Amino acid sequence: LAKPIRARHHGLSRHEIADVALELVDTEGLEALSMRRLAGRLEIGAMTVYGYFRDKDDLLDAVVDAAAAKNPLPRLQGTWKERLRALIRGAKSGLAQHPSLVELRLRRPLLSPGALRITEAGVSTLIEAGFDKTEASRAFRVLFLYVFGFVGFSAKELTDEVRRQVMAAGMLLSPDQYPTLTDATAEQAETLGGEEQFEFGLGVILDGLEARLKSQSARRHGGPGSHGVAPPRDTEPQ
Amino acid sequence: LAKPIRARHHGLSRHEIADVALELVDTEGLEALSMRRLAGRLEIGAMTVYGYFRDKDDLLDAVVDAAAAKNPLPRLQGTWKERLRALIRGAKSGLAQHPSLVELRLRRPLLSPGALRITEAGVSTLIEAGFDKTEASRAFRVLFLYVFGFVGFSAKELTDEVRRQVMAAGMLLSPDQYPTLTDATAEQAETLGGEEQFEFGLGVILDGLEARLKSQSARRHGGPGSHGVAPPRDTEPQ
DNA sequence: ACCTGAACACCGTTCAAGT
DNA sequence: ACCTGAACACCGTTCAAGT
Repeated sequence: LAKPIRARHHGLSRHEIADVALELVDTEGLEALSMRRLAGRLEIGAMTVYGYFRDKDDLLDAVVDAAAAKNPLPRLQGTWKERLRALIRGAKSGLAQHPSLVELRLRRPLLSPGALRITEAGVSTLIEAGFDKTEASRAFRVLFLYVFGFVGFSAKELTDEVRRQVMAAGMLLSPDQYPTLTDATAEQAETLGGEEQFEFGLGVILDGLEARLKSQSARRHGGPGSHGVAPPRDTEPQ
Repeated sequence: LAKPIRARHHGLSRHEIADVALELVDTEGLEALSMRRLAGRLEIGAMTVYGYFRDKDDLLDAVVDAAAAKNPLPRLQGTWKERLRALIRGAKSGLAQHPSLVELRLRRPLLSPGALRITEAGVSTLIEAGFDKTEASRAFRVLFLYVFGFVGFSAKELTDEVRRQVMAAGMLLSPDQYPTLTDATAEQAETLGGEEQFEFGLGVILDGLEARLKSQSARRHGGPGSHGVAPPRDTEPQ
């Protein structure tokens, strides 16, 4: 399937080129990554890159994989919720270092082995927690989408500039038509990014999964009648 | 702030131009929306568009707002969960009609009045449910990110082609390093899109919010001791 | 006042030619 | 066999000129 790749006069490899491309994206933004500029930075002719990559998409796939491979999995311990929390936090901080990559992956599944390490860890944790293969897969996907959505659609930082922008937009709303938002404009601004917002959403999803797990095992073990059998407490065992 | 807009010889308005641009995006994809092609379709000179829009970003903002304004809010009734479910489903199907718009909004907050109607409805529903302004805002944001993440990162349809692609990627994985994924490849494929996956995630988030609401009101009304006081049952009242 | 062609500084990629 | 300049068909936007 993969067209055979030649081109070794410069001693370059796909991997090295992808690394330089990632650096270019990180320092100058996604729109700065053109085949011509990349070649310029590598000090090779613009067309030489096509000896290593079929086209730009092929290059972009390699860039995403390079970034994924660079982000090590955190050590996982504790309850399934704690392990998933650590995994997802790690994915988020890794992705946040290369936020432009979110844009790159829109509408294309992320299927390279490097990127699937975290999926393997997440899905297996969910299966150990008691989900079946289907639910564990669906559940991990929800967490995965949350990370990508959060990094892609949030402000890098919750700066005063962001807050001011939201407040200005709030001023444009009529209190008649938007009674809630005109009253909660400041609170809206706080949702556009930041650690607290990320943790809120992660907690909500994990709580939702836990609820699903409980009602599922109740259904299996005791039927709907024995449902509220006093989960001992909400704090996690350590 | 807004540079005064002139240009009326053709009887065109910003709104009309944005509508044509949206149509262009829907029929030929986001990459087909260039200032030159848009002008061509409008049968005006390429530079004339700049009489209506400061630059391409200004145009893109108007396109997003045009799409948002076109999607009417569903009628909301029932419990807060039912109302939110209907609202989020509506947002998803509206956005799914213009999936390229997700790409357009990456890294820029969505603050036009047209796009905020759904936020107003969502946040007010959450406040009525019992959340305070901060939590209601955070919670709606999680749901909003889910819709954008799902539409942006999912396959339009779960075709056999998608499934085949995932199975092929699964074949590349070593069962030693990826024991779970090699065993659950088919289940992974099913998470890449489709109604069932969307509903699964929406249900999880709503369940998580409900759990939060219960533990919050328990904390307020009875302290941590009276925590597991038998929520009557899990089915929704009608 | 309103519109627009020419021009500038870019793209991705094909193709034919260089070594 | 490997590399690459020229060329093609595009971009967004500035600027000076048209009516």
